Amino acid sequence: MPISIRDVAERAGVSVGTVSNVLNRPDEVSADSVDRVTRAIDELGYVRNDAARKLRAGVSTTVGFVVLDGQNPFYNDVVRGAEDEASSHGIAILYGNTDEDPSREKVYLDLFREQQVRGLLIAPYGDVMTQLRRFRASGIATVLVDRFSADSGFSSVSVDSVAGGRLAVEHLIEMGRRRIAFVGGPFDIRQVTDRLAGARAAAENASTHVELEVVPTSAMTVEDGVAAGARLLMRPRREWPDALFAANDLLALGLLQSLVSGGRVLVPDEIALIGFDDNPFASAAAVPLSSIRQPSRMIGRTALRIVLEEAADPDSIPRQTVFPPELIVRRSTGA
Amino acid sequence: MPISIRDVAERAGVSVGTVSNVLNRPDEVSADSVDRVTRAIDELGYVRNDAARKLRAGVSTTVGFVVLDGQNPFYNDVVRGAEDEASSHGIAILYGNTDEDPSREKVYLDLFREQQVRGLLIAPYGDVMTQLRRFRASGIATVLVDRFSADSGFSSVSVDSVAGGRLAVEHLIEMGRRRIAFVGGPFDIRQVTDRLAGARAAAENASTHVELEVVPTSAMTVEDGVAAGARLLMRPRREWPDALFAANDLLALGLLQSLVSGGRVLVPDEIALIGFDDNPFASAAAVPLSSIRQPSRMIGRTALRIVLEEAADPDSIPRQTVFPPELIVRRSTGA
DNA sequence: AACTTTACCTGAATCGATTCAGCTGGGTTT
DNA sequence: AAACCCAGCTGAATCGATTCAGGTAAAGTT
Repeated sequence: MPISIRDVAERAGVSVGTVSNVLNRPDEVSADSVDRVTRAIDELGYVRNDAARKLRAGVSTTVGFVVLDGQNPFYNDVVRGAEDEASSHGIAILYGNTDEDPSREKVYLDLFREQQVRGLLIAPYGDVMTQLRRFRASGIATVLVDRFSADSGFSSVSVDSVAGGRLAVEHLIEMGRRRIAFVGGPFDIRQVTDRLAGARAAAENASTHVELEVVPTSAMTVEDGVAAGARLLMRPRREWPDALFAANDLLALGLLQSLVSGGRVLVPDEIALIGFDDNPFASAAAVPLSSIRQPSRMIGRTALRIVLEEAADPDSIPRQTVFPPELIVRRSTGA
Repeated sequence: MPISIRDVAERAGVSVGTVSNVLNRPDEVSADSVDRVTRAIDELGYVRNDAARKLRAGVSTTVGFVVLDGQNPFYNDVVRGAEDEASSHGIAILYGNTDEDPSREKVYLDLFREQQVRGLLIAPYGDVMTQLRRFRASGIATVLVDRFSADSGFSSVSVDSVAGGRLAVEHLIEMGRRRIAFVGGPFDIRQVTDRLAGARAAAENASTHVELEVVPTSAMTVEDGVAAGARLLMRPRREWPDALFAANDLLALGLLQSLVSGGRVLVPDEIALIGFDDNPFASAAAVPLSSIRQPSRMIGRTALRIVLEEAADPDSIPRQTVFPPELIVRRSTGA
């Protein structure tokens, strides 16, 4: 029932080899044949069987993207960037969201290896190095996204999270805040520790004394932010920090919700607030949110471009691409 | 270099047929063989070549999902729901975002047909019926998402948008509003016209006289909302509507931003505001947003489940699944 | 005129997993 | 003891696109 290259060949009155050539190197085929074949293809509504193609030629038209938090608009933007670039190359994205669950991560990696994807983009959560080495052994190009990893031997595209943390806290200090709390977690996520490290550096390098406290969360969702905010407000007032640096905007929006509920708006007068990611909703928040912008679309595009290049040239040398973060000042830090 | 079923067979000391049987119907193979084969697989790090499998057996382990607005958290949630369900079946999602561009829609549909996906989920934008019929001709199960279509002969999973529109406007009327503006567009998107139709019905059925005006937008993003809000505010004050029903939450958030900027907060006292989707950021907004909730995750899960069932049983009869929307009242309508 | 070159085309072999007809050897039935 | 059964296994044929050695005819060269 399905239409194969043989049907096209018959209809066009040529051999299957010629049809294949029309599809893959039309310049080596006479104009007349190209014509007849393309017409036959149209008439029959033929599309190549990608499985057969992949099997024989070993070329794949998909790239896998494993993301650790599908909820987070930041990753959605990264995926969008990648997808955008991919579609212009006729490549589709196999999307896998792991929700920070190492076992799901493993399932997807196996699935994508079965698929023999052309390349793999991954925002890793657990320890995936063993698995990733298998990808390399299978000759599948792999690029780490949102995670710098000079030692791993893989290319990566990320943002300098340490610098981002520093920017955020420097800004808070500049706005006159001295008792700063970093809100985020868990601490086995690299981005969290990096952002905190940047924050610490800024606090220590400040010309005045700055206290930096850590308020841990078990995840980085709006709900966790709400909860953390509620916890902070339960303290006696004089023990409140005068500024919060949230490890991402979801947390920040949650915090904000706690800090403006019940009619009293504590932000920014009593407590300044800054997030990370500059997600599209940060500017539409109750109090427009200051944040550290990551060029998310660009990260996705770049990662995809690199993975395709590496797939084309197996001897390429892994490279680390790091984008600078950017401070976006809005009302929540007292602008 | 890559490890094939033949290598596994050799290592385990059995034939390739037996290895295949271990993989696909282990109960027909002696325990001893199962053991030796699984051990060999582990040792070699073997994964099936999905291309060969697909070619011969015609089974696919991917489902395509074409979405018209990757920016919109609603669709992200739907995808997440589908993905969640998929991963429990060992199936991966091929993700395509069309950004409401019919030509990209076509590209993805061709790509997915080449891939011989097990099934297709699509939130359609343009007129895709011709293309979709090709999918059916190729025996690929197809489910429309977020679009009811009794006539098309395809299954669908959606929310009753008309009822949603009615709920929204009934609520506004109940809160004492009489000059309501519907903000949304473009009007070739079915959801928009349905929501408006519901709004009209509610206005006409009201016991008092209710004016319903339409403020068209060219898309449904936060930016369009901001622009529409600014346009409204430029009118002389007595021509302002006293309530806005935005066709989705992105628009509503944009409107809100216009209506609370410059220090004066017009919502809800002067102007009530309700959105649609109840996206996760609606509750974290400047003024927590009333909205019409769609069970987005559930829509995704259900759509995936249906498409798999239909893929398994080609004679199944198309069915329309319609979820009811739910009114979520928050501060923006004066609660 | 005999040759080489060029431009195109053909069709069989190939990729790796699945499938299925057929084989084997031990157990059961009569 | 002959006939039959059955669980378990084997290995060749198969899916459809690609590739490439080889073929053909027309054009070009000497």
